[in-house]
Amino acid sequence: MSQAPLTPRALYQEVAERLRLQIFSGQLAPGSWIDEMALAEAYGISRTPLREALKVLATEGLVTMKLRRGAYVTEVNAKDQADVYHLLSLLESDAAGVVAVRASTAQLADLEAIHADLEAAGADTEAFFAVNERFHMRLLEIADNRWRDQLCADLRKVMKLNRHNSLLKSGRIAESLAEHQSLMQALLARDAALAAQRMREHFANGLEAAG
Amino acid sequence: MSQAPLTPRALYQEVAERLRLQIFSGQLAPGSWIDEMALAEAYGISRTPLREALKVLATEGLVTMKLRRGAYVTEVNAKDQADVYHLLSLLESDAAGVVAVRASTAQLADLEAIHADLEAAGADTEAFFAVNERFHMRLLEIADNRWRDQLCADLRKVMKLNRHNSLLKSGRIAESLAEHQSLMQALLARDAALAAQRMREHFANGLEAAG
DNA sequence: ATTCATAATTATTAATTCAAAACTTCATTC
DNA sequence: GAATGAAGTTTTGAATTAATAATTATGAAT
Repeated sequence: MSQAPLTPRALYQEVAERLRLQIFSGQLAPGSWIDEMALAEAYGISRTPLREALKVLATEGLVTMKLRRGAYVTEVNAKDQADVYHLLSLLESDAAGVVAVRASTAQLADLEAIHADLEAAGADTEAFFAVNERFHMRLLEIADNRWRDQLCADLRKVMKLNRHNSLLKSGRIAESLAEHQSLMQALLARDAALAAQRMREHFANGLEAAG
Repeated sequence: MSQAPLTPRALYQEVAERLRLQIFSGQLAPGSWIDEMALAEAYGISRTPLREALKVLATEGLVTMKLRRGAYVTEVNAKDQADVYHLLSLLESDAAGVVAVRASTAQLADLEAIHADLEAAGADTEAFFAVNERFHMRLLEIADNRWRDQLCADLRKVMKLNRHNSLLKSGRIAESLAEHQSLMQALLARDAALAAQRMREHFANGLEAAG
């Protein structure tokens, strides 16, 4: 079984991804110092690609570099959480509006298929979360603005810094599903303003549940 | 005369800033390959901090890393330009809405002062451009969302990749000034929806002029 | 003459080494 | 007993060196 990916990435990118996972899983807790020496040792690599990866994460906002004091996992307080969520809502609701107008019927069908998967996932929180993310990512992809895609991806990463994410709340699944449903209706109706509105509501409800 | 800043930055950050300036000035042209060896030599540093800086710029979207082929200055085509501009409009118009509601009277007075500077700058394209940027930055600062600040800053950097920027067109100065004026009125009237609308118009006019 | 293969050169990527700075601890003095 | 300063340790930051991969050029064969 080959471990090498089809499109091999540079080591620093692999390391960046691995670091993100460790941060999201809480193995590297917010506010904690990142021991370069120990991590390089643990990963079986030198400090050079690790340091390059840390600079990438710093630019993404996941870690904070302090001069001559190394890297720390970024701490996001309640305001940060709300601010980031606000931006995600703004960007994705605009994307929904774009999709309502510009998407081909095939692309809308694609979204419907993912929505069906979402319903199928049902109570399985893990699966629901994964499919939900796929839905949002696909919608962004259809909106066809690679810069927004990158922005949203980065913001979602920051959101994941908070372990108690609203999207993980099982109580929200039924409502979230209903909101996706009404969003799909607006998209199929080609109503940009309504689609954007529905997406905003979807986010607003999510934040409420998080508070 | 001391050259050392009060809060010294890491070398890779200094280099990143220097690289940005070279890119914006066209000394490093879009699509061109960045010769690490030559640049490190020119800067009088080793390749290590230069490579770290390049990874930062890559995350910002200013350069593109190709595996085993080094760094290239990102080429932004007309669609990219429009996409980025759209996002800036979205984020900053939302910020204008926030400012209309949340800004203190002192903060609004601050914006008015910058607006006065803008009028004073008059036909001096260089000065007008600088003050205009200060106005937008200050507005974002008052909106008080550090994540949006970062996003907008990065997007504006990407916009600067295009040498023929609408904001530099001298023919736009009078109109741009009028738009700022009407935006200020909406802010002072504490009308969030109107302020956002005025900012959107300001951006829409800017893009038109660029086309 | 053209194409394919191999070798050599060039440039990126990653590890190691070196230097400088900051933190900690211990001792001395007030 | 507390505070200040110096020495030592630890860790970051930067340069150098080694290795890996890709591209180009050259030569041979068809």
